[in-house]
Order: sequence, then structure tokens, then C-alpha cells
Amino acid sequence: MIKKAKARRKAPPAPRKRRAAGHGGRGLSRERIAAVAMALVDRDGLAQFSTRRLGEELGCEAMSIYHHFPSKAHLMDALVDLMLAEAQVAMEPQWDWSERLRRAAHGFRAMALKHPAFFPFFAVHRLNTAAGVAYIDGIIGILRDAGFSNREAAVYFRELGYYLTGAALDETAGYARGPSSAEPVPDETIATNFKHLAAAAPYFQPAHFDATFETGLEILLAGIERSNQRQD
Amino acid sequence: MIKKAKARRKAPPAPRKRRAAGHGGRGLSRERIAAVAMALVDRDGLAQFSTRRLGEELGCEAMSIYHHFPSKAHLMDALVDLMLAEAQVAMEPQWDWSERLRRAAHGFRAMALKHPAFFPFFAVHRLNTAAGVAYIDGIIGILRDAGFSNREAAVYFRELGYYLTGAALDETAGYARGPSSAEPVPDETIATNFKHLAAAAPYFQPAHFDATFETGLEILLAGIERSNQRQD
DNA sequence: GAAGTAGAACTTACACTGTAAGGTTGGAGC
DNA sequence: GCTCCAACCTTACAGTGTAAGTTCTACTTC
Repeated sequence: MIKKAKARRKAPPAPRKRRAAGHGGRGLSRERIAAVAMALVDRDGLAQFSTRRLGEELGCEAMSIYHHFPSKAHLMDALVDLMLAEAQVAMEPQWDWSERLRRAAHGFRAMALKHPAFFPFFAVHRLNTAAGVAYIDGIIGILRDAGFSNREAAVYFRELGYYLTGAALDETAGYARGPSSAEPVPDETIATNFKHLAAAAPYFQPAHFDATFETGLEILLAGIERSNQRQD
Repeated sequence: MIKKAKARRKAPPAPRKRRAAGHGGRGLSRERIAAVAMALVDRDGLAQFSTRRLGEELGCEAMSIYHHFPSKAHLMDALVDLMLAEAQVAMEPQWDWSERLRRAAHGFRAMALKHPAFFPFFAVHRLNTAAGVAYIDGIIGILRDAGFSNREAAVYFRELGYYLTGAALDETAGYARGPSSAEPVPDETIATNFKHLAAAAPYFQPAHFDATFETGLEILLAGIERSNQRQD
């Protein structure tokens, strides 16, 4: 049943691109594919990312990737887990629980800002990968160690998560960063018709991101701390 | 230069689907296209939404949509503005500023929950459509009326927005709703390896969404209120 | 060395996507 | 009867993820 596949070709076989394939060479592997994919997303953005472009970058055909990942979704999972590996939950017991939460929050934000192009994907997907559930479990563990009930831990985990996700999303896909509307409202229109926004506009610049993030985080942590004192 | 276009056809011209085209008929219009598009996204989800599917639903060819919208991005803008039209900022002066913010927050959340399939798109796009800047301007206006400086208004607008976006995103694309990982961690693994998460899992169910949202919102509003008293 | 084998990579093809370019139609205004 | 034009349709193209089938290559085992 072997078809005359070769005979069908118009051009000569084209010498296959060399790859070492040995230990540590340029051969493919889950790790290398994921790392190159992340670099590609970082560089060109999510919208440009495709298996074919990734193949080019890896020096292989697109379909070779499927030998290592059953689908693009599986590859994206690997990128999510790469992200999470960078946002390790602070497990050091020398800090009290609120300081550990603060550090975890900063780690999360740093992770997002390190991969701003990928974060919007991260944000709209459930965190039920291996590294994802481990991450969640770690944060809840901090809250439980602090003496919060399971219900309280779940609630405060969520409220912090809401804030962290929204903040990271705004800094990576929001004002002046993410995909714009097809016909953005011109600045002149804002200046004349939306005085409040125009007046506050300077404070929407990236220079104010850090301070905004910090004060909001402190409001939340203080609110959680207050409820803790009331309980005990 | 008129080609023999007709002669090229294999099948007879196919009687054109009737559309009234008159006032109020089944003819196309920006409004009808946007409304049907939103209904389609609500029903089948963002991933299934395409111009061809929309054309089917409208009873026209995909390309006819382009007579009313220059690109799909423009159409998506219209959907964003449809969403915002449902989340009107509470302008009623009978409420004090914190109550107006609370009502705006509830309006935002209700909007997201009314179109859970579309919200993830909404969340990762800049809000620089016509309705978008008007919305932002309205919220900032509330804060300015309350006596906050431009800087404070920008900061608190953002912090509230972070929370609202994150909350809505989690309720529409998070736990048990949004796109899952390709190979989700099975429940048994969570039960055995991630005790904290397993114990808190019941409180992650939708039944707790309302209460979680409310308490977090109150923490933020109280924090903002406290800073206001300190200032004045 | 030769032969066999299994894994890794490649090739082709298909059903989708958004949309550029141009063709057709029916009705309004003269 | 004529022109004009908005509205809609047709075709085609470059891009996507990926199923299915094919070929190469390194590593055994004689």
C-alpha cells in the first residue's frame, strides 16, 4: 500500500535540516519547546503565536511539536505552569501570615509583568494544571496557618485573587498596553467631552502603577487582618 | 470587461433569500447585527463565534456584515458598548458617593454575569470605545464629587476596577466555568495531595460567589472611605 | 559490518478562520 | 428609460490547528 509519494514531489527532497538529537543538542523536547514558545510569545505577542511560527523558531516542522504535546492546549498548559514556577509562594515560616501573603502577591505581579503578552491568556483560563492547584493550595495554606476557617480562607483567597488578577490584567492588557478598540476615541474628544477622565489621565500613566497596586493591596490585607482579630 | 460570471456557475443562480430591507424588516443593520452577535456569543460561546456562523444566524452571507462593520474588530467594539450600556453608572445624586460606587460595582458585576461568555473578551481589551471612556469618566466623576483629588480618583478607580474585573473574570472564566486546562488535575489527586484546597473546595462553589464579592467590595469601600476622612 | 526496530520528525491534506476584491441586484431619483 | 448606489453575494487567499500517513535516524542485536 505504499504510495508513490516520492514520485509526486516536484522539487528534490531538500536536505533535511540537521539537528543533533543527542543529549543536550538542538533536538526537540517538552522543555525546549515550552521555553522557546514562551520566548516567542514574549517577543511577538499572543496573536502572532502559532504552531507554524513556533516550528520556524525551533528549526523544525510544526507537526513535530505534536510528538511532544498532544495539542496546542497542552502546550499552553505548559506555559501556564512555566509562569507559575516563577511565582513561588513564600513558604518561609519566619514571616507572619500577612507578610507571606504580601510576598505572594508581589510574586504574582512580578510574574505577570515578566510575561505581559502571555498574562491575558493566563487570566482567562482555569488554574487546574498541576502547578496551578499547587499554587492555590499554597495560598490557602497560608490563610489556614493564620487561623482562618476553611470558609474564610476560600473567601480571602478569592478576594485577593480578584485584585491580583485584575491589577495584572490592567497592567498587561489595559491602558496603553493591550489590544485597543478598532476605533479608539481620540484624545481631543476625551479632552472636550470627558473632563473627569482628561484631568485624571496623568495619574493613569505607568509611573503610578506601583503605588496604586501597593495601596490597594494594603487596604485588602488590612481588611482581612481586621476580620481576623475580630474572630480570635 | 464584464466577465461571463453567470456562465461559470455550476448550479442555477439560487433565488436570493428574501429580506424586507424596508423599515423594520429582516434587513441588516448595525443594531441587528450586534444584537444577534451578542445572542450568538451568549449561546455558543466566544470560541465558536465567527463571521460565517453569524451570517448563518442573520440569514445572510458572512461578507454582508462587512458592509456595516469594516472589520470584526469593529463589531466586537459594538458588543463591548452593548455590554456597557447595561452597566449604567448610577448618576442619581440622592445617594452619597460610596453608595453610588457600590451601585456601580453591582451594575458592573450584573453586566458580566448576564454575558459570561463575552466577558473574558471584554476583560482583556482596553476600554477606549465611545461607551468605554464615558463609563470611566462617570466613575471618576463620582470620586471627584466625593472630594478626592485627581490622583486619588485615578488610584481608587483603578483599585476598584481591579477587583471588579478580577471578580467578574473568576465568575465567568474561573472555577468550573471558563476554558479548562487540557489535562485538568483529577479530583482524587487534589484530595490526596492538596489537602488545603480539598478542604476549602466546598466554599468555592457558586453558592458563595455573592457573599465573597460583597465582603471584598466592602473592605475596599471602607478602606477608601477611611483615607477620605483622613484627608479632609 | 547488516538487519531490524522504535521513536522522532516530516508531508500532505482538510476544515476552519478573517477578509480583500470584485460582481450582482433592486429600487430611488431624474 | 436611465443612471446611480446602497446592500448584498461570490470567489479566492493566506493563515490557523491538527488528523493521517510517510520517511528518516539512532540504537540495538546479530
